[in-house]
Amino acid sequence: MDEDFKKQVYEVARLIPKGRVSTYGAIAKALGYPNHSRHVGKAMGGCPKDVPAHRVVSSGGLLSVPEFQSKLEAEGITVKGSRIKDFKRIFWNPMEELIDE
DNA sequence: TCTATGACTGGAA
DNA sequence: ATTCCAGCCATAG
Repeated sequence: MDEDFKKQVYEVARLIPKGRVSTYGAIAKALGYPNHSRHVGKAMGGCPKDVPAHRVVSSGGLLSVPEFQSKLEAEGITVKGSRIKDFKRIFWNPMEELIDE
């Protein structure tokens, strides 16, 4: 994984609005690596503190790190057993911010 | 609705 | 070369 890739992951993650969430797959796809969702997670593992890793979950609103549940709830997101309630409504699509041509 | 299972991906160790 | 990984999807039961 290139440093640029990580950097871009952090950049996108920081863009996630409070009270919204995104997914590893969506971010990976937005960066041009549709199948590198794992690398996003890997990058998040060593992300700086200013990156809200808790707003990045696995597909379908599943928390990869259950510890983040409390953080999400603190932002107004309802979580039921590692599952985000109304995930489809609060899902934030990074493609909307990274409109590439 | 849920849990397996398998194929896929590409970088790091 | 092999294994591991904070994933994703399709399919089967």
